[in-house]
Amino acid sequence: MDIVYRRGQATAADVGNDMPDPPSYSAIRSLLRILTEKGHLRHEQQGRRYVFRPVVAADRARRSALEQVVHTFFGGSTSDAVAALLDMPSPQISKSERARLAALVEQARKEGR
Amino acid sequence: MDIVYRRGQATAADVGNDMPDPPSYSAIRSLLRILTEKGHLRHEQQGRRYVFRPVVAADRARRSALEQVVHTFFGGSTSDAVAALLDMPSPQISKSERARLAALVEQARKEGR
DNA sequence: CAGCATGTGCTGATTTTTCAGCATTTCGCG
DNA sequence: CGCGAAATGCTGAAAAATCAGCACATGCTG
Repeated sequence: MDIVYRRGQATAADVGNDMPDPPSYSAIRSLLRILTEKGHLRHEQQGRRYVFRPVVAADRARRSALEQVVHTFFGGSTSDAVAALLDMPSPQISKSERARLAALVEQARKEGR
Repeated sequence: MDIVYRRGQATAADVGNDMPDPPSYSAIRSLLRILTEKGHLRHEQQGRRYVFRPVVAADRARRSALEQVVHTFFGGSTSDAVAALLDMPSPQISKSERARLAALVEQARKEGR
C-alpha cells in the first residue's frame, strides 16, 4: 500500500523490489488483489501486465494521513505536529524551503484575521 | 491501537466507548491481547482490571508516525509536509500558536547556518 | 447474605490474510 | 519456429485475526 503511494504506481514486481524482505511473487500478487477487492487500489492492464494505482488521489490520501496522525498523536493540534516535524532529527530544510515555510506561517497569520 | 495512544491508557471498556461501531467486548479484549502479544501494548493490573498502555513511548511513536507519513506521502520532504499541515481545512491555529510556529521557523533558520 | 454489575479466563467457530506452487499465456529474440 | 522470460489465473494449505459466548471471580449494595 505505502509502496504504491510512494511510487505513484507499481507492478507486483515493483512492490517486491521495494520490500526489504519480500515474500514470494504470488504472495505480493495476492496482497495486491485483496487491496484491489477492498477498493484501495485499482489496476489497469498495460501491455501484458497490471499496473496498480491508488484509488484515492494522492493529495486526499496525504491529507487524511496527516489528519489521522495529528488526531492520534497530537490531540488534534496542528501546530504541535508542525513543531514535531521541525524538531525531527534530519529536517533537511534548505534555505529556500525555510523561506517558504516562513511565508506560509505569515500567510496563516494574515488569514487568521 | 490509536485509541490507546489517544488516551494514553485505556481499559477494554474504554476502547469500546471510543469506537464508532464497537464489536463485542470479547472481541476488543482479544484485540488487546493480541496487541500485547505482539509487543505493542502492555497491561498492568489495576485493582481488578487491566489497564493497557503503549509500550513505545508517545514521543517516539509520534516521531515514527510522522517519519512514516513524510516518507510515504511527501517523498521525504519535511517542508512539504509542513506546508500540507498549514494548508489543512481546519488548522485551528491560534494566535499564540502562530507566534510559536514563526519562532520555530526562525529557529530552524538560525540553526541551519 | 443475596443479587447484580464488572471484569477476566478460556474455548471455539468463522473469516481473512498470507503465502506458495503450478499451469497457461504472451512477448521478444535468435 | 522454438525457447526462455515475464506475467497472470487458479488452487489450496497454513496461519492469523475477528468475534461471540459462557463460566467464574470479585466487588458493591440493599
